[in-house]
Amino acid sequence: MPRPPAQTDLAVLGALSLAPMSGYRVRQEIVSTLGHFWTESFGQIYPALARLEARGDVGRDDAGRFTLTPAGRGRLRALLQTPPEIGPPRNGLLLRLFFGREAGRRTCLDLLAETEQEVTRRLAGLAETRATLDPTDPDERYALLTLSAGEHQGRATLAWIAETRAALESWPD
Amino acid sequence: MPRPPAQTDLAVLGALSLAPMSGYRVRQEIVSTLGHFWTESFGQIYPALARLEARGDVGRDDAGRFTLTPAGRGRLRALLQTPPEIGPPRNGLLLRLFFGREAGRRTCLDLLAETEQEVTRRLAGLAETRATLDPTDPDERYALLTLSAGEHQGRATLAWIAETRAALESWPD
DNA sequence: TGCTTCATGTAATAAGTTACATGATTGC
DNA sequence: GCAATCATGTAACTTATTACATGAAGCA
Repeated sequence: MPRPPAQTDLAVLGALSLAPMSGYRVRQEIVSTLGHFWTESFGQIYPALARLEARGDVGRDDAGRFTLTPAGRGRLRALLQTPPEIGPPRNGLLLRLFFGREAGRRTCLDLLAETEQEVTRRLAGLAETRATLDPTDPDERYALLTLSAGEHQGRATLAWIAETRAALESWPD
Repeated sequence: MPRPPAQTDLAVLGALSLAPMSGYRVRQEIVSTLGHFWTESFGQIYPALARLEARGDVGRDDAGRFTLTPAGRGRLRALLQTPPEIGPPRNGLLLRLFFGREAGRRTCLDLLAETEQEVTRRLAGLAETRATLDPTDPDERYALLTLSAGEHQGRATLAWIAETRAALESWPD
């Protein structure tokens, strides 16, 4: 029998640890703050909920919303201690830049400009989310730590872009 | 008919733009320097080569090695100008940290420590690869730019870890 | 009443890894 | 001669997305 995708279970159980909610809301919860660094689609969430309910990790309350059972909370805690699964790296920008000689300097600079815009947009999104969070709420303090990670990454990318642009422009063609 | 995965074609054509080589070597080429931010498996490479050969983008030389045809070079240049496909974000560390309240401070600190080790290893790998490259070679200059991106990202992650560790330790439990 | 959002689910499709099968070459 | 590496390919399996089908609830 196929082993269930543990990280999807983690995300679903985690969402339900905040409050009982429908599958639809689980998705919304994941999309909102968590969406900056994690996604789940309906095609994952509903089968996961069905699986978890069969296992006894989630139940239903009077209103029909999914709830986290004591067993589910235990499983969530166990999953939180497992090492993150690292996916194979796939960075489309760097793939293109690697063959930059073939593309020409102009194309590389264009790619960097597009990326810069996108990262800037992403940073703005993070700032917007940050503004909605309360630094004194014990739950939201952890969310702020994850936002901070995104901000560090984004700023590092911008710094690298500036450096790379300068390098490209200084080379003879 | 299913549209061929463009980024795999890009990686394969790019490898062949460096020199004619076997499919096996294409993989090795991708694994070595490019491997820090891109991967392809045999299950992708051989079908891609067959497809590209049928299209006339790659041919064979006397020794049976795959070569880039003029048409293939044109297609490579076209692909290099396409915007990178951005995959959905999936950061297992941040997913866990987000629900850190449930996990407890101790578990979060452990996760950070593991990540720190891994990033440090990754930075060492980048430095090792950097040492093998010649900054004056026009092809390898582009490879150095991509390595630099990895170094920026890695250092940013380490800085965020230090900051996050300090924050976690300052909180009341 | 009719429009939008909420809600649940499934089927088709896509993308990619792993493991296996098979054989040629090369170095010792 | 034998082991390791080079080389090509395929089949099974995972994982995940997208699109679709369906209908209830809220509100204008």
